[in-house]
Amino acid sequence: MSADRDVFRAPKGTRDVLAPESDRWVELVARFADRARRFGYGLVVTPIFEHYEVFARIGETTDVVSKEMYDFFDKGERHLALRPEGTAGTVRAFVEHRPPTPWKVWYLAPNFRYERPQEGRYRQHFQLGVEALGSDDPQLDVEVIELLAGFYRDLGLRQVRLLVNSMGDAESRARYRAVLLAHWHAHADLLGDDLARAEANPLRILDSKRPDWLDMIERAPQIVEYLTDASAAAFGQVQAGLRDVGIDFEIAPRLVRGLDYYTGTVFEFQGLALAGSQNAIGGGGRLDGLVAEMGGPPTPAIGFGCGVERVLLACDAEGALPAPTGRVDAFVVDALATGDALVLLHELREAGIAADRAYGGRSLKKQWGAADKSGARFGVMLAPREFETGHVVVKDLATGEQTEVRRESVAAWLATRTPERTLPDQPGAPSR
RNA sequence: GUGGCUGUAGCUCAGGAGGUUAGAGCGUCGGGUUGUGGUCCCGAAGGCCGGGGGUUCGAGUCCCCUCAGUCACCCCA
Repeated sequence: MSADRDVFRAPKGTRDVLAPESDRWVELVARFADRARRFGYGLVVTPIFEHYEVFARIGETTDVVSKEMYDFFDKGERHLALRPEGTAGTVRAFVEHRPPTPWKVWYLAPNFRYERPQEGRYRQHFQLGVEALGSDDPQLDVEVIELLAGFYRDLGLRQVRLLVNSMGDAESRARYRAVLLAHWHAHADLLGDDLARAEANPLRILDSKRPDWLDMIERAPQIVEYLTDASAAAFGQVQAGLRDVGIDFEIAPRLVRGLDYYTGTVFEFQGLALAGSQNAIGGGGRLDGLVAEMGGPPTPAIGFGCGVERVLLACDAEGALPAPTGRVDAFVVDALATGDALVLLHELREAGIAADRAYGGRSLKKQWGAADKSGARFGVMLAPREFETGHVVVKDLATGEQTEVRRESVAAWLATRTPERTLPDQPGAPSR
């Protein structure tokens, strides 16, 4: 029954990422990390599992908590759960350590949700994200959105749409929930069994894609009309700020997001080149109440999560962020079969030059073939005739042009001809 | 979780209305060229046709179950 074929493979909804695909991951994370650094965010690393209650604060009526959580009891009878999203654990870390505010952090972490997988939706997926705690300044909202919008631009994504809305403060939401609930009750026949769901969380119905509900949802009251003066003013400042920094957006009155902790500004980026219904490539919003809910001092906050797999799918759809053609600068071809190739490789790599070789004493033809496939720009051959006079043969693999270079200056010769790499300041020190 | 579609070499796919030893291209490995890659030529390895059960003289092909992928919904990144 349980054939090995079924067991020795990645579990349902999970996948392996190998090169060259993983090269794109490295590049994507590097660009995000650089942008986060420029915006003043530091990396935070939190556990991959937490006490169940930490994630339960996301909201008991949310699908993420009520039916998608990977929870379990460990050998010490602790009720734990694999992280389903990035915010709760980050907020827990803030409450535990009380770092000075504003606390601005970014993360890269896998999330786990037990749901039916399809393309762009996995049981384990990775999110890049940020949280900024300690200020309710609308300009912080703008900064967070700007960071993510800039990241997409860094990747070369163009077909991206930004939707924004405001959930308002507690008073705004209380007023809105009442009228919204009344609206749902007026359509009880259409909602059927889902009326109970609507009563548990009236907002949840708003982002439904069911065609037969479209009309009912279209005519539902909109939260913008029930915002308090303060909430409306803050939302206005966010919109003004977005315009000031040149970010296009659309107001989406029915954008409510699936997690209960959102307050005030909420936003979502959609990849318009993505075909299916999994087109949300990043989203987030204000969570001014979550820190207090986890036992911390009342602390306003805002953040977002951005799905790595989906962003990469969006890149595929737009032809952005292509996989690199080669990951080394030079490929050493060894016709000597002494120990000299090993030493040359050592020198090149310590000089900051990415270099590779073939193994097992293969024929020169095979070695040159491997050099070609490596994508290296240069082949460096250790050959008897030239080596006798203290030289090696360097070949430009694109043009086929060959030159002799003195053995002791190969590293320097290559260093001046390979991009973004330099000789180390100190001999023997690794580059960067 | 609900419903639909799909499942043949590492990858992309062919296999007429069941019928002998299941094919191609690409990739991999080896050779033509033991001092030279990307072109060309030759050759080889690689499949319990996702898994299990059933119908049949006979199943890659038909039926059921199951696993996985995929699409829509629920929801989300």
